[in-house]
Amino acid sequence: MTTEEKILLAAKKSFFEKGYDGAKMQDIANDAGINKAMLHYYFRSKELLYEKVNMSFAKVIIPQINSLVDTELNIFQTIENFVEIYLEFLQKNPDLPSYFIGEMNRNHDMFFKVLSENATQPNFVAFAQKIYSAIEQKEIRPVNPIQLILNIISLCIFPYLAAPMLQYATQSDDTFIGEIIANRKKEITSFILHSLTNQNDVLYEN
Amino acid sequence: MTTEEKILLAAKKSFFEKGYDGAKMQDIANDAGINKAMLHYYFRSKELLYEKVNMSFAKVIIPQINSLVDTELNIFQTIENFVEIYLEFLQKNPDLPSYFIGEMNRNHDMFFKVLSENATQPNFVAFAQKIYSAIEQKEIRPVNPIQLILNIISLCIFPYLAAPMLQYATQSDDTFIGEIIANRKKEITSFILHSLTNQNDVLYEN
DNA sequence: GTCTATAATTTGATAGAC
DNA sequence: GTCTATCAAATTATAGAC
Repeated sequence: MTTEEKILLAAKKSFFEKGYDGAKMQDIANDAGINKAMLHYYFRSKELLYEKVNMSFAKVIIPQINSLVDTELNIFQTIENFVEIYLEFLQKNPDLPSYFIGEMNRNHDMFFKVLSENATQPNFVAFAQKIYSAIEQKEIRPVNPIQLILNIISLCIFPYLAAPMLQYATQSDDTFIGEIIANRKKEITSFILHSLTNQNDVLYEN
Repeated sequence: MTTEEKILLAAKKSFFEKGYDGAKMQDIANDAGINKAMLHYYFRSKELLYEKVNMSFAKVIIPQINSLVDTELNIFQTIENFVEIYLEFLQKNPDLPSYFIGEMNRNHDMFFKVLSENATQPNFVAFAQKIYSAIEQKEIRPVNPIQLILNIISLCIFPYLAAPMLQYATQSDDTFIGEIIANRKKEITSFILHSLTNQNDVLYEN
């Protein structure tokens, strides 16, 4: 592994754990097993190092998300596929959501600068259109496509954000939380499809 | 307004915007319209000030959440009530979720120390039991109560966490995002109740 | 209680030898 | 490329006058 790779790996670890403000160059250097001066030799400043780290996954994630809506599948298979791939990705990167949300809300400008320069826009148009036509053909009940997509993503991501609170609230150990997350794929898919295929009016009050 | 109150207000603003690491004592002092030395006179250190700020809402929030499950209502009214009050609270405190999630994942120890010392545990037992009995009486389809509660909370909170990303992804202005959030109560309630009252088997694959 | 001035420490960044 | 030594700025915290 080259020095540059060692730095990027250590930097990602620090930024993910502590955020931009909390991460310290000295810690990154120690963790990479090299000297602090080397960080500046390779990346010039903390800010540029931060941008490089964010670039490294911005380029990977957005295209992955955009490719999730395979046009050959019907609406039900599309949703199941989306949830499955999304959750698989999250299980491999469980600390990504809280980093993403945290940095997006705190270091707004720096974060979106990298995103707009290095990644294609997330594109949900194909997904929304598939939802539209499924409604037209009465395969699912009428819903606002954007709200539905938001629902699906909420259900997938939120447990990873709330894991520490979930553990605190249920006063349980890691295994219990792990179990909840492991059952999440089935739960979410079932939850969504039950909702979409119920054409009845279910609002009990206004 | 006393000096102490002015400090707490300014501190909350800074911590909410920047997090513990990003917030600076000088900014807090400026924002409160007083001198930096006063912060230490009243709260001794940044860490203690941080704890006081967190205490001030930890004492308020958790009891509110615990009181949401009114025992007189049936399962459908309970859920609608829960979503309504929860969303009303979030609309009044739209920056609370990202602060909460960010600090919980970054300054884990400091954060939960305050929570355990100053707030009662969030208690979802009453809610879970109401879900159980609704299943027994076949008012709703069989679900895991914890998963359902997690679903409900996910749907309520996540849009507030993802608002900047939502704006970026849809390339829209504030009004559009505001509209989505405004329609959220109806959407979430409808989404959940449609799912729960659909007793059919809807899983299309395994 | 409130302020100015200053100490003490942390931290990002650079200079220069090897 | 890599290191040690050091600088300059930022930041938390305190001392002491009023």
